[in-house]
Amino acid sequence: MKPKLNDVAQLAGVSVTTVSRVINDHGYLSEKTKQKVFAAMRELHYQPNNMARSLQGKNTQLVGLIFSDISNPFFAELVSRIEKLLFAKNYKVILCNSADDPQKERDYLQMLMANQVDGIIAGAHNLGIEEYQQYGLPIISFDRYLSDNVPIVSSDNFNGGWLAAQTLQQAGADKIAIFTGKSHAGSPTNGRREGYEAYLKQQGLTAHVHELPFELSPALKTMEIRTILENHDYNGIFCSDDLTALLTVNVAQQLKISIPDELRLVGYDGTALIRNYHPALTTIEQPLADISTLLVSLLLQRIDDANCKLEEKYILPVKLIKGTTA
Amino acid sequence: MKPKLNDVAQLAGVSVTTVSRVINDHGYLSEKTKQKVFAAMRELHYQPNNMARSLQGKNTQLVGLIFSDISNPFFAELVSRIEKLLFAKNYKVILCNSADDPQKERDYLQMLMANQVDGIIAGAHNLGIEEYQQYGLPIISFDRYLSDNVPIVSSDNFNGGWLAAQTLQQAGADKIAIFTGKSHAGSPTNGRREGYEAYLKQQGLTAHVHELPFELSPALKTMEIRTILENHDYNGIFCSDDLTALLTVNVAQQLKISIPDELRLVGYDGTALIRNYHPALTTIEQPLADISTLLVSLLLQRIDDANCKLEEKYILPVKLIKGTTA
DNA sequence: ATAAAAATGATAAACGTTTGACATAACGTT
DNA sequence: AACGTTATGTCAAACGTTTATCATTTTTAT
Repeated sequence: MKPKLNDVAQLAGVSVTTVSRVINDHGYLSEKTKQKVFAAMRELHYQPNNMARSLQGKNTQLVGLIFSDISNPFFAELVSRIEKLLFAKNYKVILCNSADDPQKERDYLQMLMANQVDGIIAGAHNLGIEEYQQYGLPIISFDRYLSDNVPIVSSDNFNGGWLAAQTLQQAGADKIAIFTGKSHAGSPTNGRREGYEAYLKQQGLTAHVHELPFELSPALKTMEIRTILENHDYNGIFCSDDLTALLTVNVAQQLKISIPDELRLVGYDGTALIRNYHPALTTIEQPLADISTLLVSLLLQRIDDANCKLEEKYILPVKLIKGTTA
Repeated sequence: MKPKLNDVAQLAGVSVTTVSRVINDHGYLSEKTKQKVFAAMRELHYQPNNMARSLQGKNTQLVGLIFSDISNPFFAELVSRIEKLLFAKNYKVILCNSADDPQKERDYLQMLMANQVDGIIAGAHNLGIEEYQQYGLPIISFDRYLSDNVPIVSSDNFNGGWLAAQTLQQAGADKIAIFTGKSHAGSPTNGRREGYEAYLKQQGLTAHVHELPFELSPALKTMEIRTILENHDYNGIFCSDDLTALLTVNVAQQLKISIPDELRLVGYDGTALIRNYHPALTTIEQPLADISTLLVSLLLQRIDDANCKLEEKYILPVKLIKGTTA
């Protein structure tokens, strides 16, 4: 059997009370007994049972992370960063891939509640999950409205879209399209699209919006893109995520459309993966380091003080990463 | 306050015992009371406290996942798959990015113990963590020796290396190098290298091994690769992971070395990301679906029956994905 | 030597649930 | 009407810890 508090006490020749005091640094303690107890704990490889502790009212030090799918490099990097930050603060992370399925998301929420997590960071894509507020739990959201009183951290999507369009134009494009996800209210890509549209309007250019459903497989997306490129003579395209930009590069290559001479391209996200392995791609970088730091810091504030006042929205600036595609 | 068993009992007009019986499907129960209780649970949004349950001896239904870093697309996809499979079996996942730091890995192990996880799947890169066996916990390892009695699931690295070399030769290369990670005992890339060396030997060709330390940043790796390509006239290169292959493609482009005419290239891993967004890259695909399924299934077997007999090693076949780089 | 402060212990209640022992009530069957 | 079966209830112990209370001993300062 696993060693218990009692076993440690016996080995150290002290009472359970004392051992508990040592662990929780509570009350008077001499250096000598502390050492004895620590020694015993080491010898037995004792690990306090977190279940029992949290039953006593202690925090579980667990945080739930709900994202659509970490096999998407953007979320992978975000989750990786969040996990590292939280671990440094002695929190552990329960990972949830909601797969953009509202029911799964609901199930995850329930599960996280049952596991007494101290808080949640959510960045999934499903909208209208009313459940979020009804558990009085600290929640911070990434890039998407969940419910009132859930602060949103996001990058400046509007300005990102604007910047992308501007970059394309300044690179010589004047027939500029956007490839974006399905637009439902609250979706983060909406802001990007609005920024793009606003810039084009200001410049007296027409917007050409192509919606490529988010859940489409890359193969199908490729086909769509191919059709679009064959039937229009765009000389600039803003892809509202970098992966779609990569597909577009591939299609252009197949169609022998030269980039950036005939077609300029700007992506969005600018993960480390893209910057490192596709330095050629011009893209709008979301400040992932700042985003994750802010998400974690806000969450910890809320955990610390359940009704501390936080802003409704935190919008972080984006940055143009100049490659050679625009 | 959160609703408790007692609140549900009151609302349903039954005893706590009955509610508990309903939840655990234990003993005699009429359909009528079941419905009453379920209704009350729904109305109160009741969630049984998993901490209290597991104190009672129930499983926590928690599994720890220790991987070096999920911002690497290979691990991202693996973890994503594992999480999905486990969620379907009613298990939750605690994510650990060990960052290839033995101390962090040790800390994670302790933490997982303290949280009473039912089992662990580990795929980190650090060797010599003796701690793994001393906790009598179900563990399955991916692609790396941890300790006796910890089953290893891996893809057929040797054959993968062999296949890569063979592919390069059949594509017309006769001066074939390998870019691989630092070789320490137990590292999975060793097998790939051995397969490569064995094939070259069989064909009477010389091996050219370049070790690019795993932890090198992409920028530094790029420099190294550049130096290598400038100073040797290889016409075939086997990169023991796809990301390095991408870097090599980039460098070759810069140096105006044409692929595959002057230089043939084979990568390793073949994640969905690579197959979807870099279909041109010839690579050796690890069967991620099978790997994750097997990892999960073995772990669940061990959780079910702590001393069920499992093989020492499970080696899954790899597959050549033919692109245009070799 | 004395008092105050510091260190430890014994005991027990509490956290929310499960589960067994036992009792009893309702129901259907003969 | 008697019986077995099914359904529910009461009660209490248990899981491993924390923490408060009270008591006792040891140490330190005067």
